[in-house]
Amino acid sequence: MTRKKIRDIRHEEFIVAALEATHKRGFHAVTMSEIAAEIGATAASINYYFGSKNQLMFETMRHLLRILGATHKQYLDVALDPKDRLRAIFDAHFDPRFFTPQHCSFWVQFWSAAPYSAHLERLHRINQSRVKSHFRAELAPLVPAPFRETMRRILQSYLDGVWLSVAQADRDIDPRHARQEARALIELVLSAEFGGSN
Amino acid sequence: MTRKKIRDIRHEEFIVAALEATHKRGFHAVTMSEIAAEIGATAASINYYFGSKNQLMFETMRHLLRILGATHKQYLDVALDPKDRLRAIFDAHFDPRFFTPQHCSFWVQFWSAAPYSAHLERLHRINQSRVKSHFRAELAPLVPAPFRETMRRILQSYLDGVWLSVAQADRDIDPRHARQEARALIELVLSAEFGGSN
DNA sequence: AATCATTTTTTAAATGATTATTTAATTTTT
DNA sequence: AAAAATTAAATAATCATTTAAAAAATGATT
Repeated sequence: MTRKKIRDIRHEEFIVAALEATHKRGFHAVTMSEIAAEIGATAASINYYFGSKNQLMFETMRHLLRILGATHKQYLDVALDPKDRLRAIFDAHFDPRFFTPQHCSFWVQFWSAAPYSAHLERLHRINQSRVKSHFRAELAPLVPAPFRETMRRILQSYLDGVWLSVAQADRDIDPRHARQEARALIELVLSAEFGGSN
Repeated sequence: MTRKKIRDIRHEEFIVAALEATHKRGFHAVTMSEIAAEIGATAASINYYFGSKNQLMFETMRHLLRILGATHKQYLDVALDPKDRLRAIFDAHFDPRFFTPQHCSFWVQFWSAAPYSAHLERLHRINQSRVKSHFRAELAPLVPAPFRETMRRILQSYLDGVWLSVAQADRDIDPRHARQEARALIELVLSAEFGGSN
């Protein structure tokens, strides 16, 4: 039934290996041999399954984007009102799964590499747009139009900035604390001058 | 009098060249020949003046950190009160000189490369600490201790997040607008529940 | 169960391209 | 003439990718 094909198993293994090896050595510095060694394989097999190093990195990034999107959706499904849904965006990004130096540093390296690769840039734009439109949608009933974009940019820049700081931290940071601080910022934004129903 | 030595002239030229070429091709992808070509020189001369590619990149980064620090100091000198000095941090980072895709993208690449180079990491830590301690000092008279670190992290993450977004923007972003939005965030932070003298 | 042909997976080794750095000479400046 | 600056060419190292062969899995036929 759930008998997985070798091909799918290897795909997963190599993606995990790419994440691990990239975290250790850096996006550009990491070699195919290092990635392969992570699971006791050889560089040639990466090409057998992915065609090229670039393709593997691309698939790895796509994998991260997928699970981020799915996690966001999960939190969204149990949110009751716009403010809750706003929190859901942060809760997803600050999920223990993503809120690690390993993932965040991969992300930062993705940000820095994207402008120089058409494929990566496309992925990045898609994700960025997705998050942006969610922010807009959730803010719409909470913040009057003239302030809305400013508030969105504040929240979204903050979101990215926190990941950046996690990438640079040597020790793990408590996701619960990050979520708490995000809620504090949300409260600030919603309790601003223009006043809401809140 | 101000007769500059060739050595100093070349240093400046190559640093500008490194910024430009790196922006075009990326931190790791850029080659010494490309950097040298930027000012009609050859790769060998970079080694003559800097010793190695790494050293050039290091000096380039140090140059950026120096002028950022100096710019911050300028704004600080004309600030009248703590809130003004808080604004000065943002005004410096959002100075037209830094608020360009070219500079911000170099910065993002620096962030992503730092963890893999002891020298770069040291630079990064020094700058990060400098900004952090300024934020703390300016917030001290404005925000009660229990909330202070949360507010500092909000502001500092936002600061980095904005640079990140500039690095990813294809068109130039108006620094004045960014400063305005930063002020809006400062107002939010200072008008929070705990109340200030403001 | 056992055999064997076929396909899939894996690897070692060869290839080819790139690039930082060094060296030795040349040009320019003093 | 001596020193400083610059370059072309040589060097050496690193890797992604290709190729050809080996090993392992598969499955049909006894």
